[in-house]
Amino acid sequence: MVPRIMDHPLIAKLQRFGNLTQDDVELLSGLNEDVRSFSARRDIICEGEKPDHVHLMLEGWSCRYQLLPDGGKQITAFLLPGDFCDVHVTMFGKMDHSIGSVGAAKVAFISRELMLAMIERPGIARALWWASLVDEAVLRKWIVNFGRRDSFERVAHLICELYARLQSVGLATESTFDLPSTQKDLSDALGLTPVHVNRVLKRLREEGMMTFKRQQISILDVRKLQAAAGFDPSYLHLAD
Amino acid sequence: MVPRIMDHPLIAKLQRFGNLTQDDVELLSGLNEDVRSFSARRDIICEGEKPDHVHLMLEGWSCRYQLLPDGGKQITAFLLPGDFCDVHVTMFGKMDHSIGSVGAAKVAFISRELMLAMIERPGIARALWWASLVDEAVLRKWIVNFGRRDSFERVAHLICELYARLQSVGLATESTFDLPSTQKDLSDALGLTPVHVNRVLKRLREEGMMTFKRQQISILDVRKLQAAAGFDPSYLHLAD
DNA sequence: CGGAAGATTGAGAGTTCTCAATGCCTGTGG
DNA sequence: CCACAGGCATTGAGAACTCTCAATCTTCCG
Repeated sequence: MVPRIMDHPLIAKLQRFGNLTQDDVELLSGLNEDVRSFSARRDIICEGEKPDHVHLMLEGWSCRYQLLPDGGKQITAFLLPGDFCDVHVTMFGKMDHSIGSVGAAKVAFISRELMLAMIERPGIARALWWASLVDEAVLRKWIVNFGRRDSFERVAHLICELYARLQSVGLATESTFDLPSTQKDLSDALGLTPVHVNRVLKRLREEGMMTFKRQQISILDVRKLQAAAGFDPSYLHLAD
Repeated sequence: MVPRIMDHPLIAKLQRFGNLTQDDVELLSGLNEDVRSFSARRDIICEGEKPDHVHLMLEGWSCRYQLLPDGGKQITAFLLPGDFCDVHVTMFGKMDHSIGSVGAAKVAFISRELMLAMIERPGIARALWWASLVDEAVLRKWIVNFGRRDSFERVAHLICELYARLQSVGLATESTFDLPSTQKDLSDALGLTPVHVNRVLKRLREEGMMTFKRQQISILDVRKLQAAAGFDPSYLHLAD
């Protein structure tokens, strides 16, 4: 039951950013050669490791994170299906942060050889570069959120961002999406405490912007939520 | 009085990251064709602009920043001599943030044609990729600072980072460096108020880690400062 | 010498954190 | 099918950190 190659989340994404040739698509069919499953909350790769492959998210979420000596944890990115986890090891050789699954996840392990072959193709290289620039834009936006928005706006902005990104890969309906992360995970991404995240979520609920039960978020009023967050999706460069 | 081409801050940097051929260096000699000077606190390029060139810092500092509707400002990066300001416009076409000079600065305007020619050279492309990955690592570290370090650690970490980066381009002595930014600039980069930055700087002084007068910082006890900041320079990938 | 911008200090307010208790859901074993 | 344990979510109260507002001081520069 191998899904059609064009349904592959990476290929769908690359198609949007660069024009792939038939040859490119053929090369990319090697992507599924080594797919591994992770249960929730497992390390996919740790700081300091020197892998000879890179990781590509196929299903589920993972997060990029760094641990602090005092036991603190800061998540610096959520990685969704179609996202590469660590293209930079191709260059640096060594991980300077860790990556772990959030909920259950399927990850493609891509050999260094295939990676280098991909970079050789102008269409693929261009799309990968695009994706890496988007990652950078997202990091900048996170910094703006941390520096200049209060906890309420910050939580709302993260919800908006995840919603937009999930929609772009077909993983959100008109008004709902699955959120495999706990409130602790959210707090580690937002630089808040789990207690405070909980209070903010309550307020978002009370103000009629969204609800959630189990691991499903329902957006009740997108406009209001986006306005509260100061969210403008253009930084994600989804529609260019 | 054109300085020798090998003293060019970008070329020095690229030499460290990739091996440049003689042809590469020749191509890069076109870098100084259009150099412009900015006085302090000028916009070099604004959000929404679609320039047909990219900017490279030659002297002085600039900063990447975003403005918020409420008048807030968040600096997301300090750009030092040898740093590119906006390679991403080559891909995105449009600026999704602004860049302004901090103190007086000299900036090279590089045509799209030269930029594309540079990217064609494997050695240069590799070095540019390296630099962009370092930029990303710095952004991640900033997020960790915002999310999980208090104001004291955060200020100390920024000082450590700037000190290390300035040393790597020969702009810091054994224990001092010039800081063209005001405390307001620092506060916009740190997500704090100028008042609070001032208090933290006072404490850093009182604890014997550093002093400053005019626009010069003196590091009195690097070890102590780095320990207070939780600073580990490896993320800057300066020595690989 | 005067004016403007930046730096410094004080006092009180607001946001977020810490600590601690309670409630809820889920999976497991009897 | 029920009881129970463990993890997560929720709530409360007080503490800590950072902000706001406002005044004063210093430096720079015409």
